[in-house]
Amino acid sequence: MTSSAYPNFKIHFAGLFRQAGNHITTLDTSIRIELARTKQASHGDYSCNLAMQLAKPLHKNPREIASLLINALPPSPYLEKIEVAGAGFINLFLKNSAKQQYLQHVLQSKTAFGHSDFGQGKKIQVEFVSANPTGPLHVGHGRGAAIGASLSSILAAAGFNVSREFYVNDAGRQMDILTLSTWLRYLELNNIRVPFPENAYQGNYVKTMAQLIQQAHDQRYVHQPALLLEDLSENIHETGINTDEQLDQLIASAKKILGQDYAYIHNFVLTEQLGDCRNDLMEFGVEFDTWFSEQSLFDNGLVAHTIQLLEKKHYLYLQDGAVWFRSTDFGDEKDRVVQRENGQFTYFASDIAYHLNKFERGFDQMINIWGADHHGYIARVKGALQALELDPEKLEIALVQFAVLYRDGKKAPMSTRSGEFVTLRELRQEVGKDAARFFYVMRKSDQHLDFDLDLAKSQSNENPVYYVQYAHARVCSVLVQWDGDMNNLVNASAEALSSSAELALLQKLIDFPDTVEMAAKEFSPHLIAFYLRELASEFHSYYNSTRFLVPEIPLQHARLALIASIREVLNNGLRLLGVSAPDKM
RNA sequence: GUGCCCGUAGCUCAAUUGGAUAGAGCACCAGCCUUCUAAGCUGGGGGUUACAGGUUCGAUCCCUGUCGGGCAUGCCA
Repeated sequence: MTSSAYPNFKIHFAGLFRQAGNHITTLDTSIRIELARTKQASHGDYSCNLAMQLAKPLHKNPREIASLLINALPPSPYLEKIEVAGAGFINLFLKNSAKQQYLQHVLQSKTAFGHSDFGQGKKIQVEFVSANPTGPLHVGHGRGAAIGASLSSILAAAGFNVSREFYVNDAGRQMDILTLSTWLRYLELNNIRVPFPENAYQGNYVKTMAQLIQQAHDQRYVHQPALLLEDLSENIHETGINTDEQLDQLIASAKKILGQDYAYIHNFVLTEQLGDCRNDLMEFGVEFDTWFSEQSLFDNGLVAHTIQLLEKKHYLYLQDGAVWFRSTDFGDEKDRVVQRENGQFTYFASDIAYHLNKFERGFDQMINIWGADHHGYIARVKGALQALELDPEKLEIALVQFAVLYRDGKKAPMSTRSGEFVTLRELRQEVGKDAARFFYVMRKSDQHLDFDLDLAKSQSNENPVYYVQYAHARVCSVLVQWDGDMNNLVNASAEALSSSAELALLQKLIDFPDTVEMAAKEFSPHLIAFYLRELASEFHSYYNSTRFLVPEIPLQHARLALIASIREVLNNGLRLLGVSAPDKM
């Protein structure tokens, strides 16, 4: 909520144009009246294209309509000049005083400046990361984490009631593979040689977990490993273990041999990985309101219930021993299995149950942030929603393209199974949290991201993170040397701010709430990153051209109020991105 | 093969979703520190928006086709 009554100029003028439009004709409700910021100063501050939209239905020249609209426009205390331009644009020029008085609004609103009630308190859920807890997060997860966290903050600032959620895949085969992998490493520690499957988890963290189990429980979980190999085919010693069937046999054997103890190890590795993941994300400035367990959907019968619902609605059929969902009824390219021949539910089945549960929790809107490799998955999930008579429009899938790391101008390798991948933790250690968070959201999320490690590390003008932070630190430094009472700035007259640079900066500050709103509307955190860089650029330029600590007090206070406002906006914007705003650099 | 996404300056990307003369940062060239932080600033060259059509007052954006790239096409998660 904005703390003062100062208007949003776009909304203010749009309201006036609606009145004017209704005065000259009956406005079709489908017409959206939009005020756009102009690109050139000669076009004023805002422009409206309503006249061009009306040209066709009214069968009149757009310039003529523009004149009619201007004549019918109610007076505004903020408007200096209004004129028709080009093909029929209506350009609006703000009074300098309107811009100057805005500073007080910024300084009074403080950290709330940029907030709006655009979202009207609607309940919105953002589900992101949701990585399998089977190993450390890697740099691909990092981008989803950064985008999800930033988007959540932006939505909250724009007036949504945001809930951040991590879906924990704690029920599937991958968890079994990790459990098996850990136990095998544990057996190795106890000097029992068993072949380690090539397609099991190879990473060192598995060995670490095995060591932890050994330290806590010594040989308690050794049991009878010889049994482990009994069921396997004879030739494994020649070819190694590398097929899915062999791995599944090993898992089955492990369950048989360990009995009750299997659950202990399963739970141990899950807790360990989840804790590590949570820790990692927290250090990255990413936190969740809810960690939702996939297993819980099975435990409370929701998966079975969901399948029954689909069955009742006749969207399921049996073929080749498996149960299929008719997703082709909803535009998917083929039907999908929900229950396998062996009786096990697929990941898709629990995912349908999960989304049903989300709807039951009453969110007005849900956003899933998925890796771009999941795009083929959208049709079947939305199809399932339709089958359950839920509104698929309420679910927005935001696809995030992968980040590719570059070092010395070359692609840095990363893979998930070999144990050789680049982890998020390593990335943070190498470039720092701030640079990582900023770089991840610098590009539109559905665009590939080339992550230049050398650039992110460089402490120079090439690095956009430092560029923005430096602007903040510079303002802090000036205000420290001024050493005055901030209240004097809040109440200072800004009349002395009349240079083109100063007026442009004022307009830039006015743009901030609109930018946050746009970023929320379009689910586009990158708009904040671009905005901050532009604001920092204008500030640096201003800093070099103008002295702030001048002897004339009214002028000094006006300029200090301006840069203090800039600092506020830099701070607020950086916080939305999870990047710190240092006082000194 | 089919489906989705993408193609903008030498490189990496924007462009308020159909608006006015398509903008930034790198890189390259030339300048600015005795004064609030040079992690900064000022100036310069750089484009048939992959290509060909179409829709309209107006197209980087929408439609069709061609070429090029990415991803997906499991009873995996």
